[in-house]
Amino acid sequence: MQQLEQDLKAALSTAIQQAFGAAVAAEQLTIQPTRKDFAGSFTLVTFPLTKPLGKGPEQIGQALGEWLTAHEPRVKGFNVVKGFLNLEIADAEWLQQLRTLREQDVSQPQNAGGPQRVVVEYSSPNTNKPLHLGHLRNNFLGYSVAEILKAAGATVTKANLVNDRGIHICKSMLAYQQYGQGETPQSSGIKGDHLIGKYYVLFEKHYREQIKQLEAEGVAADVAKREAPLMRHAQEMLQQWEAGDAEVVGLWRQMNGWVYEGFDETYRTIGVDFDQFYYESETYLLGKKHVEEGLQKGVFFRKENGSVWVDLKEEGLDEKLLLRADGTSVYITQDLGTAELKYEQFGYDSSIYVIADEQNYHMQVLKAVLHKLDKPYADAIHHLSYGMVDLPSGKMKSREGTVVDADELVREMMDTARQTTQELGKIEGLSEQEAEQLYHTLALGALKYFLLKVDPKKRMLFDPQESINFHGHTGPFIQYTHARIAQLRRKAAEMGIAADVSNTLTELHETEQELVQALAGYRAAVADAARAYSPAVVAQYVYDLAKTYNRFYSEVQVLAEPDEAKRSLRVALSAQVADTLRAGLKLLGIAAPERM
RNA sequence: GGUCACGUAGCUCAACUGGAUAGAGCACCUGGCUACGAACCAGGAGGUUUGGGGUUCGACUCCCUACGUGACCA
Repeated sequence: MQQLEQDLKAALSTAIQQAFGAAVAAEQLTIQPTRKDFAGSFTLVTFPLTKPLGKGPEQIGQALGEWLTAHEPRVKGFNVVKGFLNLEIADAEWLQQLRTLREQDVSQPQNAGGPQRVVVEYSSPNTNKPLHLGHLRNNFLGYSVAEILKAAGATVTKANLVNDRGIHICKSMLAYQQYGQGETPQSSGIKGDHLIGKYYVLFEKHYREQIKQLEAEGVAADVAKREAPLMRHAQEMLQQWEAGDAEVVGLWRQMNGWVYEGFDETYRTIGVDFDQFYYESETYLLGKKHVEEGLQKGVFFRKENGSVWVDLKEEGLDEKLLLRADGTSVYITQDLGTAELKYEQFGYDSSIYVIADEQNYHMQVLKAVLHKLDKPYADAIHHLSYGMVDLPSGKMKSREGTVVDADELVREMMDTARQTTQELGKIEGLSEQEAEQLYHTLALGALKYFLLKVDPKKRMLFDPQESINFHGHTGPFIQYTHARIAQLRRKAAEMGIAADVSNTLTELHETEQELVQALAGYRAAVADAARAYSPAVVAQYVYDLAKTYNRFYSEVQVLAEPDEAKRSLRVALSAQVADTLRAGLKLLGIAAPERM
């Protein structure tokens, strides 16, 4: 269809030349899909032409419409409403479009002209607690964006930078030492990441008690926070870890190992994967050489106490600390290091960081510093910033226990899927295992769609009530449409009806024409989504396609259509829709069931 | 205090990057299964796009300003 649009623009450009003797390049023209309430498929906006042509918008539309219908056989008619020229496309052209679509494989990547080598870093969890709802948005976004970029022709590496070191791990470790009594995931039956999370919570609990007590003794709040015995122990432990203390490192290995087992299970369940893992324990010392480099180049400076800073006031930012007075690095230091490490490994022309919007400033600084250092990959850095997920009760607060656990949420969604499916009773013949697989497919379809349909950069609300709804603008609605067509295809095969777009066909039903146009828009939707790094674009597309199909389905008969050519056309259309839905859903990480 | 986002139907979200009468879903009301899957379809009601200015033939979109929400920087 992109071709058709191109051709129309070119034809319009010629028409302008012939009818008005003026030169307007095809790229200058604004062409858009026609709104539903008007006849036609494409619309040229003629307002911008009034100045160069010196004529009124209607007059221009009329003249161009007449020229096109006379000279361009694919345009069968037109109408002019104010400054809009609506073009009606001949059914023969739509049929041809459908034939072309059927020759291609929708699941194959296209070349959308975007970045070629991409690293998408996402998930990047802390190893002190299990994943929650906020992480799910991150994981689904990262996975989906990576898949979308692949479909747009890029070679993509999915990376996960695990935050496995630091004070937060030490907190869990310390609490485990003190209260754990040698408990393990095996002995307790608790999933590894949840077990560690339990001790993190335990630490926080006792830590708060100590603060309270100190404050009661008249110690100032900030001092109490710093001087509470548990906190001091945790700090000590961190130093021991950095010094390579065998016992501390041993415990750290053991506990992180448990967490990874837990994470692996969750990743498997939610269907995300990674090509490359980085561990902060291995990268946290990287980046110091960049500090040296910056000092030499004179873009960084040293303060009296020996700390190193960069001045970003010209960039509209502030001064930023890069290396502490004692020579230890801060977050940004290691980020400089990992950016380079990734570049050396993958030579990316785009490096995407899926990180919540609370780090907007940090990412701006990172990019600015890389610019200061004149790094060739500075412009390739892209922060895919996404908004927080709120609950009806407000923000998720671990302290208030309102955090929605990822594993638990998936279980609840599966229960809902099971119940809904059983009530409808349409899956007789499936084995128990197949049925469970289906519930999983539906549960994740609902969850992923719910989180991905919203523009990433916007803060969003997760309403549990709404998320378990399988009607309307939801994942299961789209999955249902696919399953419905799958059933239709099975029956068509049984009845010996082939999918075919016969040469004898000349006319299309209105809903058939709309469907072809919708189908033809798939590649453009993927390209748009890739450009905007937004799965929401694909989510909207598959929804619209499913909706258009369901309208078609209720308006015309497929298998019961008496005319053989039409029957085969409708089977072909249906098959094309199913394949396109499947391909689109796949980009969202959602599976398309054969029945449900 | 400074910087940056966001504000669209009762609620949750769209709006092709400046184009037509701002669209969907949920909830509410009405109609459609002896038609291939009703997890569906059709229709109704619901809007001063937070308020106020400006730019433009044209503004949800761009600029200014006020208010609200959120995040970050010390």
